[in-house]
Amino acid sequence: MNPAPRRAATILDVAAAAGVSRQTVTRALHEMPGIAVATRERVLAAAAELDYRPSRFGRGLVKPGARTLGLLVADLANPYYPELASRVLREAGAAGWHVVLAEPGTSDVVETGVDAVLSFTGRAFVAPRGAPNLPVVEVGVEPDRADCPGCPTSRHARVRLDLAPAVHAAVAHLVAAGVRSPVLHEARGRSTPSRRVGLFRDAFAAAGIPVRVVPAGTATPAGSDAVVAFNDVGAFGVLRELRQAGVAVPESVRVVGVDGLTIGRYVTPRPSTLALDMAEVATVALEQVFALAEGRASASGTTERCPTRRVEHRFVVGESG
Amino acid sequence: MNPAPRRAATILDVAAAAGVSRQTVTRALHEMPGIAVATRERVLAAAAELDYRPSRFGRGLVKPGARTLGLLVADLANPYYPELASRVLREAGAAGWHVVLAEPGTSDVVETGVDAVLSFTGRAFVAPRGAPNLPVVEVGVEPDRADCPGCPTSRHARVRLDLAPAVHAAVAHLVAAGVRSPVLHEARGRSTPSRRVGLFRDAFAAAGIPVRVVPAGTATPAGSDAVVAFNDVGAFGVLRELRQAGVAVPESVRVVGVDGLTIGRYVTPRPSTLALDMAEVATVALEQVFALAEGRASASGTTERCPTRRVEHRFVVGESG
DNA sequence: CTGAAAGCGCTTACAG
DNA sequence: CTGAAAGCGCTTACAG
Repeated sequence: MNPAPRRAATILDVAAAAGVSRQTVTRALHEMPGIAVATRERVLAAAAELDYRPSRFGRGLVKPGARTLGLLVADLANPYYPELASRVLREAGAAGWHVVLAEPGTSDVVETGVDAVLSFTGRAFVAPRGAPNLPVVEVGVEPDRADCPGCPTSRHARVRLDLAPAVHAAVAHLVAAGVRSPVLHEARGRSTPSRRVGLFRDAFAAAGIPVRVVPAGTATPAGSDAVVAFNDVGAFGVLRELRQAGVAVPESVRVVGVDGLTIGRYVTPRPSTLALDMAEVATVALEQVFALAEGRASASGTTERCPTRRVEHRFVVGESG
Repeated sequence: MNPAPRRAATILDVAAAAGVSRQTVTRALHEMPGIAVATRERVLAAAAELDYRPSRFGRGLVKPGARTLGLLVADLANPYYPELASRVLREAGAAGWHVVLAEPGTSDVVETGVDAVLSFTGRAFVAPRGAPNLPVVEVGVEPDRADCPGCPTSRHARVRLDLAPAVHAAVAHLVAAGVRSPVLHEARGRSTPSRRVGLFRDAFAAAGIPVRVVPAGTATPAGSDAVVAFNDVGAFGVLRELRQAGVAVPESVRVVGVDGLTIGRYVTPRPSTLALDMAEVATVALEQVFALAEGRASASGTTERCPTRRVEHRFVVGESG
């Protein structure tokens, strides 16, 4: 019936249609006092008729609203990211922030406007044009970089996930259990060795034990007595492969993952893992975000360049290791 | 050093600090042509000094930007929702929409401004004050309600997830396999029977087989020969319980879940399930969203009230059933 | 290469 | 109970 309108109705259109002024429309819409019932109904009817929807921009310009956080995660298909996102959502929501979630491909998100970015992608965040001084917090396992490319152009902080203590605990455990021929999984398609593989190799080397490094997904070589998967989902896959091959875990081969996924409790045997306290990560990361957004350089109140906080993984023995 | 500013710097503050006009600031920020290099540098320096961050509201008012979808999910801890959210994110992103993700507690999200809501929460969405005509699409397994409370106050559509065909296939399979004493799990804390339990009960009744209904989490009663869990995560838990009790699956007890979670491939034995094609759900739901947001009542172009589209579950036999 | 003006859609005091 | 005015922060033509 109605021809498609050339542009969306504004408050002025509603006012005209109802024969009132714009602020009377505001009153009707927000159920404010001091408006005749008949007037309100007329305005509401006009709004419905015109399919009027308030512009969040017009409103936002004039009313202080929630801040918006852009949360960038590498891959929602890996339960690691939803577990983290869930914590971030709750904590950010409690602090009055909205969360726009995106995977890297869609990360023009920030261009169109968020008040801060929390990046969980494993790759360096590149501050977009047109968003100078955008607060950015990056979370990752890489060591602190002396040169921080993000720092010159934006307010920047880090959360470093420190695998080292858990790696040492895990290797000590495996060696004590008799492991002498471990296999390490490297992320597929990586050219340079990842930090986690380096840490494991060094820890085994310190015990006089050489390691084999293979891409994740590779069948476990004969003669191996332990597999350190790249992450928990990788460990789940290794366990399935070994089960199908009829290899006893942990008797013949021990398996260790990384992440500490909640869903791991349903996998048999329950994998040993380098677990991360997701709630702690969320808390620490958001403290950095809030501090940066408020104009403080870091949660500690100091104005150091690229403040970095650490969260440690913790080795948890399951049934597989 | 810098005292905390009483209010955030605006483009006018930057202009004043750099000794230029506001549109010169815009030029510098957006790297537009027709500005002296020296001027640009001066402006950029002033912006950095004042920690200037453009207002997304000011900008949004004047430039057409991405639309924002509010995606409401019941519980990110259940992998079902991340799997769905992941699809929605990608498809919405490809269509130029941002996605604000929230769990129900935080759902004042919509108040502050989204252009549409996609609700996956299992409970009826209540349109907020101050957001008349907000397009809302609800996805759920409940049957169509003749009275749709959302419809009078907002543009509204549905996606109904239809369990019936898969339930019939599953029950036929179980009965053929010899099941005569099945247990159905009901969601905990529910007062009224859920649709899925009703469907299973009726299908078993049609085969002359009575069922027991117990709350999810209840230990499997002795004498049972099948458990229909409330969802896949529930089925994972049942499998773990049975394994610990030394019950053979599927020989002694068969187990069926609902959802078709990807992560199920790592659970032993891999559970039979009423699987949902998440990509299809996302596609169909977003078609409804886009249609409503554009002012059409439904994707089909008709202006029917509360248009509803269906997506069917599909029974997938795993190792547990 | 730079600036004065207009306008995006809304809400908040302030009058009447 | 209702309206005229001002202003939120930005960008886009248009002058010069």
